[in-house]
Amino acid sequence: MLQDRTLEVLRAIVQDYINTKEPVGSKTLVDRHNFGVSSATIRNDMALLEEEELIVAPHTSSGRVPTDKGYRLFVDRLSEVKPLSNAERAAIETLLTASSDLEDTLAKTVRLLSHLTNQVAMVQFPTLGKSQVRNIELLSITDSKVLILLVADNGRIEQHMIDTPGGYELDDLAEIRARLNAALAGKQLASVEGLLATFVDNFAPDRRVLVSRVVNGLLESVDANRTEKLLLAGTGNLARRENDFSGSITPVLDAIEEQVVLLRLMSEMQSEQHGVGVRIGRESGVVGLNETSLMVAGYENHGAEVAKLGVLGPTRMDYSGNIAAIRAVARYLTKILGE
Amino acid sequence: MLQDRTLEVLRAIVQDYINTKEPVGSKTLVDRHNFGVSSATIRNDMALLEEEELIVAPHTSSGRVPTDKGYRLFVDRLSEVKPLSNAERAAIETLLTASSDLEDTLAKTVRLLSHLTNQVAMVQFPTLGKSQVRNIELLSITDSKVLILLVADNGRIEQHMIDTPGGYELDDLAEIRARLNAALAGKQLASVEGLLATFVDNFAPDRRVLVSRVVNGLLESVDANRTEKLLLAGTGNLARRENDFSGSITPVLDAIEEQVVLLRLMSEMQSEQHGVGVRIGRESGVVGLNETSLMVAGYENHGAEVAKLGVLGPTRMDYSGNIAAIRAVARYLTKILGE
DNA sequence: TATTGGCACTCACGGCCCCTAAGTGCTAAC
DNA sequence: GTTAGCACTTAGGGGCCGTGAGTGCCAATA
Repeated sequence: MLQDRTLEVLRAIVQDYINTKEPVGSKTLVDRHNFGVSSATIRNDMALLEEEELIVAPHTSSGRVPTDKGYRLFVDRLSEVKPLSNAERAAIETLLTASSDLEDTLAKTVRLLSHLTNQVAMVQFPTLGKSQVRNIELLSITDSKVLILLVADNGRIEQHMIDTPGGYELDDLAEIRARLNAALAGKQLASVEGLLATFVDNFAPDRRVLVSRVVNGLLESVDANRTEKLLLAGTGNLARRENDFSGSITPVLDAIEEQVVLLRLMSEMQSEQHGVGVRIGRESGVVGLNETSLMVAGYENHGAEVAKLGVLGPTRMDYSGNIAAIRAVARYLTKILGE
Repeated sequence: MLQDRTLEVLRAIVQDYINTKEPVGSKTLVDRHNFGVSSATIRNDMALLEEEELIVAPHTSSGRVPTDKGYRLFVDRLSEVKPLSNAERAAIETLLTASSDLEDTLAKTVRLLSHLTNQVAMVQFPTLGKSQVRNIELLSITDSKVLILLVADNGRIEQHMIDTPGGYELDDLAEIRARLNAALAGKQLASVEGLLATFVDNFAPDRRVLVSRVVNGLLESVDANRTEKLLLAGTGNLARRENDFSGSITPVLDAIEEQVVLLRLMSEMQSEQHGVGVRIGRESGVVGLNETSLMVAGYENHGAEVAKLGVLGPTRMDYSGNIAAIRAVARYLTKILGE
């Protein structure tokens, strides 16, 4: 097991590297921090850290740089995070105001988070989770088009248009709607598929084409609510920090556009340090994100965790500050959603 | 006025520069194209072009590069555009299939366009234009929340949640809904604001708080339909062509995120060459887009032009090929929307 | 008058050399 | 376990130079 001082050395290396972007050597290290020992001793410690693959030297005889594993240990040992400055606190309270429109609120949130962290910020729309069907509407749009509206109690409203080639009667629609609501109102979204399995059998055979189309459209809406949506902001920050990437940022931008991958990652991540989940470099398992770190926290809507928000940036990032910002924003969002 | 050959020289410079990314000189020019004259003559022509600010030399004694003005003249003189390859045609027909869901269709379109052009692709959601109110729904969500649904005949459905602090009666809602539909169904979206000016007066004083909230929510929906939405794809392509920018691509990414600016630009642009509007470099007047060109074409929904789609990329781009791609995609989108 | 060959001139760029600064590992002494 | 000292490594910067692509100008030509 590594000694205390050795771990302190790692911490110092990570901090200095984050600040200066220069590989950090034994001499500068003793200059900047006051360990009570000489640079030779630090060199020995660094040799140990290198053996453990926590740091590497980019080329023989220059300073060391943390590896993914090094960042990981650093983050796991973070005992306290930088508190936010008053200005940051104020920014959160001013910019993040309640709005009855969910999308507005989330859009504001993601922009705020990207400004606070100078990274790409992301916020997931509330997932279905344990949320329930509030009600279902069927609206007649044209002779052959019906709009299905699924209102969930997590604030999301899913709309889905279907075609009804054979036309339909308004009465039919009203009846289907009534029966759907009777069957589903108050039920969990996750259970909708099961509840509708035999729904179509309740109707006369000549209605079943229409009914099954409605049911399918509704299931797609539920599904859209399951495969979540993502709001992004601050992609320009990625280019601003381009030098932190060995190659081009193209693969990162591509990965971001492939929202499905990001969403899966975010969903998988568990909260670790201070309520924030962290994936460092290759830990994500996504090739395009090999040189980025992802940090997310959950936020709640009326008491139940519904989705996540977080930031994405180069592995060389201010973990401590970003954890603080993410946590604060997640809490504040939870608070105003609860109002 | 410039001679014919001089203009041919400009065209050749633009083409070679687009292909090679190298400033092009008089010698290489006569090698690659066969003008029947010597390099000295071409040099004289180039001096003229430089005088007209159509080309510049990045440094004394290297080849020339087109200016914005040079690209502009090149584009204006494009008599025919590269026809699409069969593979490209096939790609359009295969990837762009009809779906009754507008957003799906547009999402597919924008991805397709970005692949065809290797640039950032953009597609505007249908604007209100001359489109009309199909109907309006008011849905009771909770005791104090009402969802307003504005269905327009351009296929867009706008949803907007409002708070009704004092609560409301379902009967009130039904009445307001009925009167709204009576007043607005079939009317143009643009006229809604005027038509609702005195709407609230028809109600008893104790209902007016509720009614005016609904009216305001509805106006916001109309407005959301006016300030359009934009779908983007292929931002990674920007990083891939990063060398075409003098500095970082950060300002470009920032400008893209500021969708309002892009939307305004797109709306202002008129079709010029071959039905496609072009803004080159500083012509856009947006600082972040100084080194990019923007090309858009309109597409139609059931016969009326409703919105635009296009691409954004470095000024050094394949104008001819991109014009062809944009035009083809716009036409095809018009076609499948008409079905 | 437009075109051309010739010529002197200009620079960006790449290669080469060399030096310096920062860093390393090792060893022997404390 | 820590330290001082030492020999060794190397990225990066500066200076120097040759080359090649390109230019503008001018006098001769058709």
